[in-house]
Amino acid sequence: MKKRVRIKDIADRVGVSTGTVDRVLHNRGNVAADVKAKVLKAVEELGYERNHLASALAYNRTIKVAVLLPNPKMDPYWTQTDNGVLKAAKSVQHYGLLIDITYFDLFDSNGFLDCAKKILKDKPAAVLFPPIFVKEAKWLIQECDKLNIPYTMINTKLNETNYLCYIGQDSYQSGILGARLLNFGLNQGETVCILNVDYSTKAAHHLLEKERGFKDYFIQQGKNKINILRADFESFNDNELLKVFLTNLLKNNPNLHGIFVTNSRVYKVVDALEGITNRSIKIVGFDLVDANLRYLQENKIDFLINQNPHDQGHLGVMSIFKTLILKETVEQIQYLPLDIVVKENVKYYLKKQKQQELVL
Amino acid sequence: MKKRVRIKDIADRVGVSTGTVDRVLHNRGNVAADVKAKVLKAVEELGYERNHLASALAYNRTIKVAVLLPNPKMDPYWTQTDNGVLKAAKSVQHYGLLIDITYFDLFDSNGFLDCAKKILKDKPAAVLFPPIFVKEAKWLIQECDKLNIPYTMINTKLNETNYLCYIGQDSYQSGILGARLLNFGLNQGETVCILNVDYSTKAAHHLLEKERGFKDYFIQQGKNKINILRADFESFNDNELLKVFLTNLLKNNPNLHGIFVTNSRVYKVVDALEGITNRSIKIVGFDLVDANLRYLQENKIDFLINQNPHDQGHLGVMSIFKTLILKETVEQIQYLPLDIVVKENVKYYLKKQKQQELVL
DNA sequence: TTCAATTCCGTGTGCGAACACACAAAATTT
DNA sequence: AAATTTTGTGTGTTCGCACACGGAATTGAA
Repeated sequence: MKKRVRIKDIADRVGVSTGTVDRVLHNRGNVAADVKAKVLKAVEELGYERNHLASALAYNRTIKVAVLLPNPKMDPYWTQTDNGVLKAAKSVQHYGLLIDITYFDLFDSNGFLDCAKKILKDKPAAVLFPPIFVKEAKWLIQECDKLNIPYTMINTKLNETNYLCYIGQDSYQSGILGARLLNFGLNQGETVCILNVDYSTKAAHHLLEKERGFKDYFIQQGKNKINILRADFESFNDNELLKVFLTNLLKNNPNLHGIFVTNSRVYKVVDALEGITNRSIKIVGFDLVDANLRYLQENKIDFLINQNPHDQGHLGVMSIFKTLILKETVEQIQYLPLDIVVKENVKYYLKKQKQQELVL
Repeated sequence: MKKRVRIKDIADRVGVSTGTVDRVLHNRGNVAADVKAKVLKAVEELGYERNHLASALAYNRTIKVAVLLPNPKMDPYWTQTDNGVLKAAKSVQHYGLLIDITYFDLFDSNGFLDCAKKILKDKPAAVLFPPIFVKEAKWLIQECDKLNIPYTMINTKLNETNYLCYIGQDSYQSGILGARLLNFGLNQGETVCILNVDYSTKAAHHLLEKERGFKDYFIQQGKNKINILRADFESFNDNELLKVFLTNLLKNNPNLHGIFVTNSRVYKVVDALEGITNRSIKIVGFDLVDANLRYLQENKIDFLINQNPHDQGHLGVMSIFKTLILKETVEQIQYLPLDIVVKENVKYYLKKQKQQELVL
């Protein structure tokens, strides 16, 4: 029922012009202190809220935002992030946000650096990127700080930076969750293994965090119930080597009945397990990539933890939108849900990736 | 880089005025067939997309939308839906949508009917409601059809109606999921029970659907592995009676190690189990209401399936927004994710309820 | 032929806010 | 005290679109 309050209403109430109110609202200065106070009081009393539509319309310029992403053609995981960014880009375009995506090579840190340099030349109003290459990311962060460009990071959390916000997972907690899921399906005296299938696990902070969470869970549960094992495997593109590795692992641990793979390469493990044992082994891993989905359907993977890459992209853009356009403050750390995905509910999460739309 | 295409650009290209283009775009008639064709061609060629901001601003009238909800004070579940509706209401208010919420008594079908009559007098442009009382809901639907008012339904799916859209869960699938989760934690030869804690289970379509899904899962798994039991318990406010009921259930089924409660009253079952047995029983239920959350924290409930009431409210409003303002077509059936919630990931879903914001 | 009813189309105004500009009064400088 | 700058305020235009209004062209009936 109550009518919208406009700038004009404030102006009338105080007895000044809309221009003055505008100056107060935008902190443009050149307003007498007492007038400013009166205007602010009226704003409060009338409960004025900026009409973002009219605001964006009148503002009439486009703000450029640079987004740096791994080339989605190289990795299905990043395709989802890309989609999220694109969707968000579309929904904010009328508000004057121009999202400019630059793709870099997921395995080439110099390529990332080149891209970073290039986008900075454009003087974007904000930057969004996943700090996959720590050293290079830190350089970019430093430059942004210098140029006073706000930046949002997704996917990987870097400490000790004053980013606008981080959107992604809580790795430690996802380790706990993995443990929880396996524990539910295992019996006393059985053994689980947390397995990193990646290069240089030691350097990957988030993998170590997952491991820490995983172990902590079992420690809290009482030590003697389930035995924990850890293992790294680096040359994950060599299927035969992985087979040998797993065969030995199984032989040395006859009670091994659960494996937690700390990233999306869990399908490689399932691949390799094929044919080398008929022991029942519960498998938990990450990410809804095609290969994993297939094994989930075949009941060869029990649980997948969804890292919500789509939402990372989407919310990443939205955080910038909220800051720049809506002038709201956003939460600095936004942990996304750790979705537990099984064969029986996977379709909803896949659908979400395609059609979900967020609003204001 | 490419500039936005405006109505004026189309007009210039075709050689008519903006008014004519406007008439074509809005199907207002009074445009010569050949001119109309040329305009449409230009729209296509230039890739015109309506600027919703400017459009909403110029439209300059408010469209009233009626929302019917159970009184959130009576039920924490509906508080979440209410929040979702309120949030959505706020985000679309500038677009000229006025969301008018009317609360009815969750246990009073006549009250619902009265509310329904009242809102119809206001001639809303659209209606949103959960068809909890089937007979009364069908009357409302009929009236809406007569008056040509689009309606969106949430939470409970009614067949054979031409609603704008339904947003809620797939009950059958949630039954399957419940079975899946229990199955993962049980061993061969053990028994599970699906337990309806509600009045008149026979009449509640969605509870029967859950039951069907639950049973179908175990049938598919091979019959002899897990034994399935079913039970109804109606007078759920009598804790003592429930204790007796469960004591008998346990006595008669010494292998019972899993219970699936088909709604949010799972906490009552946990309550009653307290002290009458020390057998390990895995519990799966629905909904993130406080009582359930407490038991989840204490490991007395193993899994909760989240019905996403918040999103039901939010997306319900957004479906109407998209239809009325953006003039997009929405999917008729929108099943929300069946979130699997455990102690270790619950906080993300609770947070989501409070802060999540969707955009366009 | 004349006049009214259509049909077709252009013009003008306003939505709410942002910002450029104009110009007064006050505060400085010369 | 005059000249200049600074400060404070109002006015006008614009963004892209919706819609009211009214003019011109066309048609049909008297």
